[in-house]
Amino acid sequence: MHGSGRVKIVDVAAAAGVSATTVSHVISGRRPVSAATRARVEDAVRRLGYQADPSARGLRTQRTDTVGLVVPDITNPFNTELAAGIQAVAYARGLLTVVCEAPMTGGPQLPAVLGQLTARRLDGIVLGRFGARRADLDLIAGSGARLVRLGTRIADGPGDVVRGAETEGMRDLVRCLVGERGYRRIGFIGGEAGVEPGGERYEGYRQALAEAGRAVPEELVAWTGFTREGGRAGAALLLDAAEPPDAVVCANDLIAIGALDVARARGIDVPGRLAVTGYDDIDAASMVSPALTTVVNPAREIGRSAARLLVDRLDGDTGPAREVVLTHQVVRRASA
Amino acid sequence: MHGSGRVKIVDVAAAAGVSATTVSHVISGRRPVSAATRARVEDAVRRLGYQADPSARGLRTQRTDTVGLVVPDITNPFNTELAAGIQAVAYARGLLTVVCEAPMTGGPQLPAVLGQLTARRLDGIVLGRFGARRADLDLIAGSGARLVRLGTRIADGPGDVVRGAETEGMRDLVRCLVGERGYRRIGFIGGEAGVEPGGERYEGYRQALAEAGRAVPEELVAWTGFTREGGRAGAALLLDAAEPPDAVVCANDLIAIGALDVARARGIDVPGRLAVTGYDDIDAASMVSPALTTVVNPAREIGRSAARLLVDRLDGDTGPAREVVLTHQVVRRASA
DNA sequence: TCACGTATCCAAATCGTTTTGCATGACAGG
DNA sequence: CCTGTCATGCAAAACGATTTGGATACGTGA
Repeated sequence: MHGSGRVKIVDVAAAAGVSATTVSHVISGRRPVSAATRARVEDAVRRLGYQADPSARGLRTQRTDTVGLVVPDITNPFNTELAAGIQAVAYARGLLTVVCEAPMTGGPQLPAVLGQLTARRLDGIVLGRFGARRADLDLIAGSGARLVRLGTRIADGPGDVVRGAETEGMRDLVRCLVGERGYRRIGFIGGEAGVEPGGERYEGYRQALAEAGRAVPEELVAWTGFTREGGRAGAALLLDAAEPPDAVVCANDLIAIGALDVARARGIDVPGRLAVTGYDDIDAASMVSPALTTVVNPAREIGRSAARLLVDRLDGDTGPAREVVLTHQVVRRASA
Repeated sequence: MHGSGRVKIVDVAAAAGVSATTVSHVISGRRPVSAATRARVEDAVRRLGYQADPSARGLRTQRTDTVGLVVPDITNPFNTELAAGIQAVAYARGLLTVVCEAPMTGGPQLPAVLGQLTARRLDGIVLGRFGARRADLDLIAGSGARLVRLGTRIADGPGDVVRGAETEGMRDLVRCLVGERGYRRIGFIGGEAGVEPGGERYEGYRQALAEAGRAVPEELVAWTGFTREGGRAGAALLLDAAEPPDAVVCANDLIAIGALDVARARGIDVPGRLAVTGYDDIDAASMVSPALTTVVNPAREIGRSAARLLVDRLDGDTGPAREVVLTHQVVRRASA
């Protein structure tokens, strides 16, 4: 047991009988070092358990080897999977990942959290699915951090983009309901108004109805929040309508689970009297009963892609902004 | 829009007509500064949007204002809630939180992850529920980081401890099964052998049986893993026993959900022919059907407590090691 | 007037790396 | 033997903040 965190590069240099410069070169490989010296240095590093001080290194190199992920709700399993995907790729590159929550309501808001993060001089930031303002994006870009946005369009601002084929996914799902299943009155429960991917998914819902020559039943559309609680509120609203729906399309799985809560509480049979569908296919989607018909959104893969974009940029890629679109897939289960 | 991240303390000093020293003193408050100068400096900071470089500051102060949480499974909702609790307290103190996953099997193992974290010179580390070796704990303590361990005993090593009353919680739960419900053959599915809180919970199960004058039915005890998949494997094992159980007590909710999967697949009525119970009361516990009878483990509060301990230590508390024990509560739902 | 505190502010040293420009020695070609 | 090229390693200057020991000016009391 040595002094642990206390050994510095000059100690290693002394132990190996060389200068600190040489130790640095051995470690970074930026200049050639003879095999014999290299071996002595590497041995000394191992023996003393040397680990470079990240503050000192960061001060000199102007990099922190740290990337951040900002999401509106850290307990949403979609975001958790996302984080896991990012972390896997980042860790392999020696990057540390910090996940921050910037709740849509209550708690520190997005600009405040971004301020904290830019103050930290992160090398890169993945911005989760928000209704982010242009000023927020410019703040990140201006801080020098590479930016990857999730679930929006490339034209909306600086940085690269990763997104699922949200509109197409929802369209395919609603097509099933309209076509083979023959549901007549199909309602929609979105998340917070104006927050992606609510808009994209609503658009898919609208398109599928339009294809069948139907209009959106405005009185059966509710915008609440991307949570189980939001789903409860939205479902209550829709079911109290003068002419209630026989199917409810939800903007994500949590909302759908909330809708199921309401159906059960009111003794409404699902899918007999009411169909319910979700989006994302989080783990819980297959746990609830009836199991949710939903659309697979490959959260982990989205995270991996985002991290890869970030890593490429950090490795010097200065090409034009890129947009990665991941495929979707409808999963039919018992709820519709 | 200024150069953003680029403005440094001497720029602020110049703008305010003082020295960098004075700016530092205004910001830290470590030495008195006249009201007039303070106002000029604060104004300059605001106008230029100055944010101190964390690397430079860290190099000088030897602190990173960063704390870490290490968990075996980042997608387990218990751990997510934990992270949220820690982050809330840490954020309020200006500390950044990094959450790292060190899978029990596959992926980077605990010592490797801890190596990465100690290399980062974190100010504090919360170690999730692992079967951590003494050497791992000493590594953390030796790195200078404050340590808070979760779900173990204070005597097991350095650092403070936060834990739920695991043994008591499980004992109360199993008492219900034995007593009012009158289940005869009660099995147990644990997580990975030797990993807390599996042992504590098993102990509660054993005690409740002992109180009733019963021995543990060894052939109905399985140790798998704290996941849904682990639950499936364990349940299959128990149900294939010569004399199968009429109740299965699971070491956490994910395991219980896996057990429910098996019961459904085999057409076994729950709770009619088989009772299933969990532990932790994660969100999903009330989503599945039948809803899980389980024990509330206040994950978020555990996180908050852990972070508070850490913050106290960082603020100079050098008292003896502390142990915080949080209460439990049995929740009766449909599955038993 | 002198000695001495007090209130303000500043200059310079320091934290532990990385990086750049040189110095040295060896070696090859003429 | 002389001269240019490599290969190798070192010294010193950053990086941007914090902290310590003074310096300066102004009262205050004797």
